[in-house]
Amino acid sequence: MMKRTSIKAVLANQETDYTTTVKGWVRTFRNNQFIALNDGSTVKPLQIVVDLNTFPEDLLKKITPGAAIGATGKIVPSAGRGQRVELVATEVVVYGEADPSTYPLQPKRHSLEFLRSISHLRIKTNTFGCIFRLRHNLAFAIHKYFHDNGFFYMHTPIITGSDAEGAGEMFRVSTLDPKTPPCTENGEVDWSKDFFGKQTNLTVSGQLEAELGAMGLDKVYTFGPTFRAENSNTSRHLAEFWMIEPEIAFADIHDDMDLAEGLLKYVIQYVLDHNIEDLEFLQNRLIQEEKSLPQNQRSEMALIEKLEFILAEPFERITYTEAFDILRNSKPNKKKRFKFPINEWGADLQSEHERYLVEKHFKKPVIITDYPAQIKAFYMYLNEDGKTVRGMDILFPQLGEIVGGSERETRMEVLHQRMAEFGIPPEELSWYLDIRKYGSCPHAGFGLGFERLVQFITGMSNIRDVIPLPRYPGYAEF
RNA sequence: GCCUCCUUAGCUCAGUUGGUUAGAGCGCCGGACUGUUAAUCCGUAGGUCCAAGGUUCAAGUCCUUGAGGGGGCGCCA
Repeated sequence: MMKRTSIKAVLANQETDYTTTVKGWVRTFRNNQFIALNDGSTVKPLQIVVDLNTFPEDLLKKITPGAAIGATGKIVPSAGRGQRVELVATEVVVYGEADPSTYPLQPKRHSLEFLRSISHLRIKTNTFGCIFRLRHNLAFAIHKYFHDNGFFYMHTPIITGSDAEGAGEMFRVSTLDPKTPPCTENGEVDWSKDFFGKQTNLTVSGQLEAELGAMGLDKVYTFGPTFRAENSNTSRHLAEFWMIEPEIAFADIHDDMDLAEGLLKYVIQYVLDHNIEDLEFLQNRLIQEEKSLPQNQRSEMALIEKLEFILAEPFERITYTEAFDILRNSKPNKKKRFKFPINEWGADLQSEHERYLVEKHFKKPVIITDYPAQIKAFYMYLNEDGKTVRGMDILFPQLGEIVGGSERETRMEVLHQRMAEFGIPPEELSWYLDIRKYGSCPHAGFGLGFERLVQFITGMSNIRDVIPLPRYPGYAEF
């Protein structure tokens, strides 16, 4: 058989009247004559024309939605209207049939909830093809941005012996027999007999390890899976998700914000340049979906317009105290529309407050800095006022927090005091404290939730639809 | 973990104040047609109304409990 060409390449080629082979999966077979073939390389299908008189009937019967086929023939200008070129088949091979009486994907709109129940098959649909092509290109763009800016990709451990990362509940990793674990004299499980000779967990963050990297390589980033055993049941949380955590030496919180804003804008521009067809498909999908909603609940901007809007202006940068004042004097607060009224400085901002700032007040991404120390992690640099820390959160419309970062605390005595306040014994993190002891310098970093980024860019409302096989409380199928 | 809504055919959904034999579109199956764009047209089949219990002469419809799902909240990325 001839060398295979991707459908993306065939559609991009301006030439016609050449013979080639394509292979992919049948989307529809109309009129016993026109196959819409998709091979995953692009959302656009290639139309394969078969002459029903030259192909045997039992072969044509096997060409059903979902079947894997190959077709060889001449690429010609299409005689129909819906496409520029089409392939007139001289040879068709059926690699894998898809029994139409049981194949669950019909050529019609399915609900995302139904597709989630068949996650092993949903990747075959247009919508999920677009999402996962975008997901790939976003991951690639992130690596490219860091690489081009002198960062080194650092692989931090997935199994960690530290239980003081302070970012959430952890999954235990153990090879002990759960029925008869070895016990100590006082009847507790003897973890020293476990595989690693101690209790171990799946990582909740690579940040502390990335800080080590930055103290030698200057600029590093992690990009790996992260696990949190929180019982979080929302459209923005997964038990297994991917996180990007850069760490930069000789940098303060302003450098950190510049880096985060630069990265986000770069990757958005990247997919606008490389995935416009996928974005157009998803944009159209959203428009169709919103047609059933009342006017006031529809998006103000279409998907691509929204992405371009993010690029257009600098993100708004305000302190927690400024945000607090805006919220306290806001209409919804005065009219008691907030479920959690704003009246006391120091309380954490709720989702409704973040959404007000981003969607109503500033109408663009907002970076909030200098949070009250008691609501943020121990490793954030304590300001001179003794009350606030140099943490920063980037808030996006619809999603809320997409980035959380900070300038790190470098003063040994302050760090010890903060760890004591959080109840973290210094011996747990002696290696972390060592980097303050030997050649310490100002440094900063942040964590970017990859799926939240994919969610924002694809416009998908549930995070479970932007990772191929999601894991969340009560669910680890496939 | 909390609040709230939902669960009827393979899928998406109707189903009136509780009242004969539970419907539609799409899909499937059979047929017709053959330059179609989720093709079109004709016809057939397809149901433990999520589960268990209760109220009632009578329950898809009302009540209780449970399971699964959606949305919101909290924790966060």
